[in-house]
Amino acid sequence: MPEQSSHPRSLRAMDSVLGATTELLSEGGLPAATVDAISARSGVSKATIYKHWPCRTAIAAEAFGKQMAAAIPLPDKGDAASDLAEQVRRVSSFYAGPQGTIFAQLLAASVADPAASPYFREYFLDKRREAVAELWQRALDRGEVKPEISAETATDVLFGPLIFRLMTGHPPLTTEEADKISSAALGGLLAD
Amino acid sequence: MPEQSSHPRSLRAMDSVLGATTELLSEGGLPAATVDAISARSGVSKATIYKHWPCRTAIAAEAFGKQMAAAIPLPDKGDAASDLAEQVRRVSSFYAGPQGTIFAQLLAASVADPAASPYFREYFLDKRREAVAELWQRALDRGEVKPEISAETATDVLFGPLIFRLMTGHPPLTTEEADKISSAALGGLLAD
DNA sequence: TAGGGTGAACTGTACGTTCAGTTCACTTAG
DNA sequence: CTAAGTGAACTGAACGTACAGTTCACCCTA
Repeated sequence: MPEQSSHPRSLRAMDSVLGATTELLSEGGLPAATVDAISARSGVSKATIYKHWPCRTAIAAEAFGKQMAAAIPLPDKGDAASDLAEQVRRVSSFYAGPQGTIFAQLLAASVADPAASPYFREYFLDKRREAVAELWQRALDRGEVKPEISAETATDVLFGPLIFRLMTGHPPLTTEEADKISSAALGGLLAD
Repeated sequence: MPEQSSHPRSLRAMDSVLGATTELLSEGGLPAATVDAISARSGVSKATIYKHWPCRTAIAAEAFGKQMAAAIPLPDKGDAASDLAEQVRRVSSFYAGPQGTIFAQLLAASVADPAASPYFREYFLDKRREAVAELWQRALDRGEVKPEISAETATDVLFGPLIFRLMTGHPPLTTEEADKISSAALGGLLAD
């Protein structure tokens, strides 16, 4: 019976790892979240860390993913189209802030290191795609958006531009810029 | 008079480096284009390589940038709006092909290594933005696109979604997907 | 006493640097 | 027109560093 509540020590160690990683990320971005640094700050040995995560990037993805989920709750005001717009606004202001850099570094790392990409998907992309899919479906039901466009495509169109700016960093992604971009993108999705 | 045609050796060495890098990139992507490997294959010593490029990523960016520029000529059929659409199609099919992976790796590397980002800009982003800016201006003059949208924003909206898909790789970016995405994005830009 | 956890050492890879010695394009004297 | 010379550029091989990920003998706590 290895499952169930038989790992209290493990859990404490894991929490400590994630906490330390979160701190390091916010202090110096992904480059600062070295495995040795995480080990030192959390007081958990590297050997133990590698018992629970397959690679460095996975640790950072999990730690940062929890922050991000908390920072961007799914809006639910009842009005589908404006919920969608609000969600885009929340995400874009997240990207435009200091956390955006870390997100970009994490995305970059998951491209460079394919082993990490499932983790990145689990903690960022899938949840976000699901959330948008739900908003999209609601908007579709009300006939507020173009029915020939899939939720997948809509997600790409709404968030892709922001991420492009974020990754290239030139010109910088300010909140104002983010608003311009996302409203232009939204323009292609709303029903005529 | 040290200038003028006094550097034939340098040029030969540099060409050799770029050629070797291009080969390595196409064989094994960015991870294969190690500085040692480039040095070995080109016959140019690492010391010399580092006299001409600041870091590994810069070499790869330059080598790959030349390929990409050749692979995607700027369309000019006279019709502004369809030139714009054609350009998006060319770029997206480039991304959807085997070169897309390398592009993604390069973009990722330029995020992880800020020293390389000017190089990446020079060989990819700026040229592309300029090209689109020109097409956008032509389309604007004809009243075919929304005038309140800047060329910068338009570029983000058109190419960002493709790059987002490419980077996350899930779901995969096929040519069909790329077409759906880009036509949806274009929908927000054309004049009503 | 058994299943974690510890810590420290170790391997492997790749970046970027350094330097003594060599090669090459060009120049100037004979 | 040739031969010696000059300096900038390239070579080769070693080195230092950083960090990922692994291993193992030991310890501690439930």
